Amino acid sequence: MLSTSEENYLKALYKIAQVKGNPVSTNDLADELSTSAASVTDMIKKLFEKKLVDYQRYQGAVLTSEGGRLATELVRRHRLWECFLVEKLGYGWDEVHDLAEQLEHIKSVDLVDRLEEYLQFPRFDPHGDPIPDRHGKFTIRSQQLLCNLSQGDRAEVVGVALHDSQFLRFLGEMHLEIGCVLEVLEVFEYDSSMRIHIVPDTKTLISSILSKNIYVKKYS
Amino acid sequence: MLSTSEENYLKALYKIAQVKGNPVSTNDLADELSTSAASVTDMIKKLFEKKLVDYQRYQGAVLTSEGGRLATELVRRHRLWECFLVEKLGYGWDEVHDLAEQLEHIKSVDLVDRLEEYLQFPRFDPHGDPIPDRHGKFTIRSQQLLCNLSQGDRAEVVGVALHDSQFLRFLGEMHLEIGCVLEVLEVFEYDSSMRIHIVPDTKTLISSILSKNIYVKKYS
DNA sequence: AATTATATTTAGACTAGCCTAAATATTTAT
DNA sequence: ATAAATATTTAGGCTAGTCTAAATATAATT
Ligand SMILES: [Mn+2]
Ligand SMILES: [Mn+2]
Ligand SMILES: [Mn+2]
Ligand SMILES: [Mn+2]
Repeated sequence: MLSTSEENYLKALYKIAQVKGNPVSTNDLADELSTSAASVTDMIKKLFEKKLVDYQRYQGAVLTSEGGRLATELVRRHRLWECFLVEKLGYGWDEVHDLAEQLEHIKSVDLVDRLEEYLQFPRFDPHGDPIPDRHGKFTIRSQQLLCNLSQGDRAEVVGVALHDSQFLRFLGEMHLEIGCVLEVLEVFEYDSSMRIHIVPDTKTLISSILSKNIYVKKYS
Repeated sequence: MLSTSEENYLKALYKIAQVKGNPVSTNDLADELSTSAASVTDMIKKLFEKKLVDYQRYQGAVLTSEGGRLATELVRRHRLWECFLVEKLGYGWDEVHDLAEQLEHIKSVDLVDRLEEYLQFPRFDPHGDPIPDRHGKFTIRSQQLLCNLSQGDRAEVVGVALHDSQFLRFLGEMHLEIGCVLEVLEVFEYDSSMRIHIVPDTKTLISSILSKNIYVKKYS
């Protein structure tokens, strides 16, 4: 049985590998987990003993297939709990991360499977991230960053690249939420800002900080 | 902020005090928490430092009013999570204790209040135990043990005195569940067993081990 | 009242998970 | 190729929570 701390390391390894590739460096892990590099080295050695990562001194760590399976299970739990908190308890999408961070560590063989059924097998969480199924498989969706659209393109908002609550709250204020349909009215090359039409009735200017962190699915 | 372990000690203190009264002895706590008396002494000293228990060497421990408030809050969380697991996720009443034992420690100012609202403010948990409200108040119900009824008495099952899963599963098999209406057909003085009629269509003999651990509300 | 039994506390040790500071390996720049 | 900068590991230490064994206090028995 894994401790909460071990589980958090697996999840961090998984997340960093997705963004920066393998092997994952000690310092990147220390940053992600807000801990010291020395602590990371200790824990990586422990995960190596348990055969959840491959590791050689000074060469970084890579999840083994068992480590990857466990990390995916954690992601599944995290995202299903987020769905529950938003769908059933009425939390905002900017409020659920820290709670899910705790709930994902509840030990049970079937709790999350029952939760998934109760939620009617959602495939994406409140931030538009895909939810792995019981076997670790998740739906892949064609998507691109809003900043890569051109004038005249129409698209639907399907996800976000940042998850901090300030960013999410700001998107909420702008009425930019998952499922929104929008059209690019104009792109200003100078600062990469965009004028967009959020269907049906909002027209607004958004900075590139926003457009670089919103995933959309372009209508063909 | 309290650790999971500190919270479990507060809950144990509360539970033992209800059954055996104050002060609560070191050994009773060690039994309840399946730990050593030495560990209990250490923790009691820590709770004393935090002003959550009154304590004098060799004289046992008593929850302070703040300690009692926190213990009641824990009981509230435990029972509301049990309701959720049974009502929403379809668990049996014999399966939810250990999960609630973990879920009760999730840290959040309003999670359990939202859960309570979502469950429509249940006043009793799946075992018939009362759920404290946000202010720590809970509904008191007139109840007595089934073994104290006499021939001809009619009553409704409202709770159980034991919570281990074997006992609960056995009650389930006997079709004795919260809300059942029953009538005492005959009492056998020799071994205190009873013949009862479980409305509408079951007539059965139950041992005193059962009748001593089932709470009923007698119809007047 | 003295003795014995039981309950409780203290002493000392262990693990997990974290830390800082120092040592060492690797990478980058000159 | 050497030196400087950066990354990583090691060494040693801290706290929370647990343990066993030994010491001490309280309660029960004779
Ligand atoms: Mn977590
Ligand atoms: Mn999410
Ligand atoms: Mn607990
Ligand atoms: Mn209960």
